[in-house]
Amino acid sequence: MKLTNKGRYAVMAMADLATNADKGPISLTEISIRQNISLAYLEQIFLKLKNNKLVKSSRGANGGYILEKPASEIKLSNIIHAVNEEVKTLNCKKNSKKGCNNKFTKCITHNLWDQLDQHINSFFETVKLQDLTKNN
Amino acid sequence: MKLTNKGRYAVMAMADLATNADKGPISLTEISIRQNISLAYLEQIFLKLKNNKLVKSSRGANGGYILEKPASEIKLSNIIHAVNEEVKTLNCKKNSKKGCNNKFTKCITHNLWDQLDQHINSFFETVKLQDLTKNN
DNA sequence: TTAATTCTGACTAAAAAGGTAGGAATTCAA
DNA sequence: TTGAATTCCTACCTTTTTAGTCAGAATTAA
Repeated sequence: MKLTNKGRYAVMAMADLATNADKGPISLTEISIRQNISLAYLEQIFLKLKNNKLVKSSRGANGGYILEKPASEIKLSNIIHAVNEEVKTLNCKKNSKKGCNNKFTKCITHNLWDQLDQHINSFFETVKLQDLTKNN
Repeated sequence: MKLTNKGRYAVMAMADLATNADKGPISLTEISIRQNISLAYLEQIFLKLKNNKLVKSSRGANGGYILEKPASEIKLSNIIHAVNEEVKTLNCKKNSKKGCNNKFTKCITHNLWDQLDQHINSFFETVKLQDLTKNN
């Protein structure tokens, strides 16, 4: 699980959309100002959010984005995964030379990181976008 | 919380020490071979582990490292913190221009990342080094 | 037609990750 | 007392990732 600004921005922007869901399409310019995130960067992020069917866009003047689904049906894990393709804590599988993924010497801590991944994911699986729009 | 190879290596090396605790000081050369981690990199890691009073060293031939405390008293969080000075998911406090830490517009997701930090930390607080030396 | 907007791809700068290199200091053992 | 094994320490290096910027095309409402 990668936890970077990009993921954070994505969640912030989605929370902004959810908060303003009643106002029709929200432009990235608005979000950029409200959340203090560069417009060009937001565009990149929303490309991915759109590809992952989390938002719908309308182009042209007065265009913008709206949530594709109700905020109650969007899990934070959906958002994080959308912008950070990679979701593993650990690259045991990738670096075969590192001696972790061979059958004989599975690294001592392999199970540990598996558990950690689950632990973190369970957090993002539990929290819904809607949960962010209430009491804050 | 940063979760990188360095932290993983540190945990692996400490688990190795714990497993071989009865054999007197363990040299980094041994650990390097067993865990397949570069010696020079281990040296850097152990410098920090030592500064954080997690291991004791003895220099010279037949020297090496031993755990400073019983494995049952070393939490994984101790190890991770030792090698990754920085432990925050989030840099709300650092980037003051990013508009998160001012009193008025605390960013929507601020509480969320605080909770996440706690969630992850609780994992590392719970697991002890000793837990890694059993069933794996 | 024009301004506002999304869409897209290429580029870049800075930071972090993941190391290497070289040598000094210490200590054991032959 | 010398040499090998080891920790200690600092500086450097390379690659990858992050966090953007830039330029411009496509679309659409007014």
